[in-house]
Amino acid sequence: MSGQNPEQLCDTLDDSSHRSARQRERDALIIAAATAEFAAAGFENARLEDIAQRAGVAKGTLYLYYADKAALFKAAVRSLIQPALARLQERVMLADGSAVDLLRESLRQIYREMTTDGARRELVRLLIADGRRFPDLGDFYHDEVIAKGTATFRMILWRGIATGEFRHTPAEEFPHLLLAPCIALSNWKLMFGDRHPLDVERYVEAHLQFVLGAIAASPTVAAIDSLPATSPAPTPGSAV
Amino acid sequence: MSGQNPEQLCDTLDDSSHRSARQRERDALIIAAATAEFAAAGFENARLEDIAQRAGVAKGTLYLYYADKAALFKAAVRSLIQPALARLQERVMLADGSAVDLLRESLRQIYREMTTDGARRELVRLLIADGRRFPDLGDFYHDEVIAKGTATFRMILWRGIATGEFRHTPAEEFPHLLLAPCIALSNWKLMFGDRHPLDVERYVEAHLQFVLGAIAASPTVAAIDSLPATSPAPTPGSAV
DNA sequence: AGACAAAATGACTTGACAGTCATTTTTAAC
DNA sequence: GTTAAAAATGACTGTCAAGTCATTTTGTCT
Repeated sequence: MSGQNPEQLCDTLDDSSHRSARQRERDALIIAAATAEFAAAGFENARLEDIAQRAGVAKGTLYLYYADKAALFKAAVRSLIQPALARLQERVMLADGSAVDLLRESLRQIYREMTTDGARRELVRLLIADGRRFPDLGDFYHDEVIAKGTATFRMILWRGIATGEFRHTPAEEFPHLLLAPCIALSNWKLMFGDRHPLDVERYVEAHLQFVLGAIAASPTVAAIDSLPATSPAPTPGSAV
Repeated sequence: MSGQNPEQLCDTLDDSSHRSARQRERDALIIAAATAEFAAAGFENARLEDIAQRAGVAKGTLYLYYADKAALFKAAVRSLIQPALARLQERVMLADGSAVDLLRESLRQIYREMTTDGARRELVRLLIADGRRFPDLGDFYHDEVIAKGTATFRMILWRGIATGEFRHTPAEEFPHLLLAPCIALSNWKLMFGDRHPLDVERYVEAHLQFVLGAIAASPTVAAIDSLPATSPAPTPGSAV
């Protein structure tokens, strides 16, 4: 009860400073293998034997690098979270075009990242499925991705308000509202895979047009570069 | 490979028609206990012994009602999905007020259901976490909740367009856009629990105002009954 | 090359839990 | 009240995977 839990303080066993090149190389292999297996099977169903085999290493070797399965899981998930937002933030910082274009491109980039890397796409599943067991991973994700992403989109909004492109909306307080359709699509994919296809191209454009309609200062701004043919009365059920 | 998988065809062992009152009663107890345990621990970590104990029944008894753990899981999840949308659909069918009010109340009701029942709130977690292992559950959820919900909100939109309250927007094709902030909040709760609090009251009202701003025919419609004090330039970081 | 240390291995131990089934208890029928 | 069938029980078995550690392999220094 009193005192500290040493497992919490030290996930990796060695201080990573004094390590041979071979060791750092193997660590990378192990993390890559663990990432793949955990993403494919989740925490419970992933087998350390499989991870070891995929990394080209014996099971016992894993324990030279990580204290136990949980430590390996945390390290693997952290490695997925780490580099998530770098490019987006950079782009927004040194953007010079219109805020409308900036917002469009930022959202499109998020969709792009969502649909490319397989393991990255499974990150959210891991955080939801096993998040209660590893709350510090959720906190890390919050600080590294959510908080920074929220701040970034708020900056885009302010820029657009300054240039007269956007009006004041509740999205200033909750930029989540701009990003929610991305999250909804992510959930759709996680729940249904490809069993209930959705026209992602159209969905993305619909999202952009909808959001711009909600925040644009004048209706005309939102209309530029919208869907080639946005049927005013679509066939019912076409989106399901 | 050829032939059929009998386990898939028959989840419950008995045809539920010829059953004593005592048996139906016990079945209900078992499902309730299973629901609670699965919601609390997920499929892998839930222990049949605990479910049995919670239901006041021996472990072996479970196997008189369900073929195995997977069958019990499916039955439990289905029982959560089943009654989800009844009230919402009913209300929309016999609504007579303005479409704006109808949309507002419908969304508020979804938030209300999200925040009341504990097991129901965990449903999405189960579907995401263990969905790949039980795709038929995901399909069932899609047909019973998503498809019907989508259709219902599309009806609300059309009603509003007919009365001149709403304009044509991409939300007609993808009503998901209206609901996405609900899903985003759900994910927030699933990932962070109460570790990163969000002012849900304000969030809900922000959502309503934002969405109405996106679809209202004239700006004035959206403004009615909005937040008491929607600060145009909120303190940065106030929403995290 | 030899000798010592560090790293890696994988057969083994351990614990946990899904599923079984011989036995006991309950219900219903006469 | 007796008896037969149905329902319920929980000790037991088999399996599977996390974690250990005595042994082997690899690397380094003289």
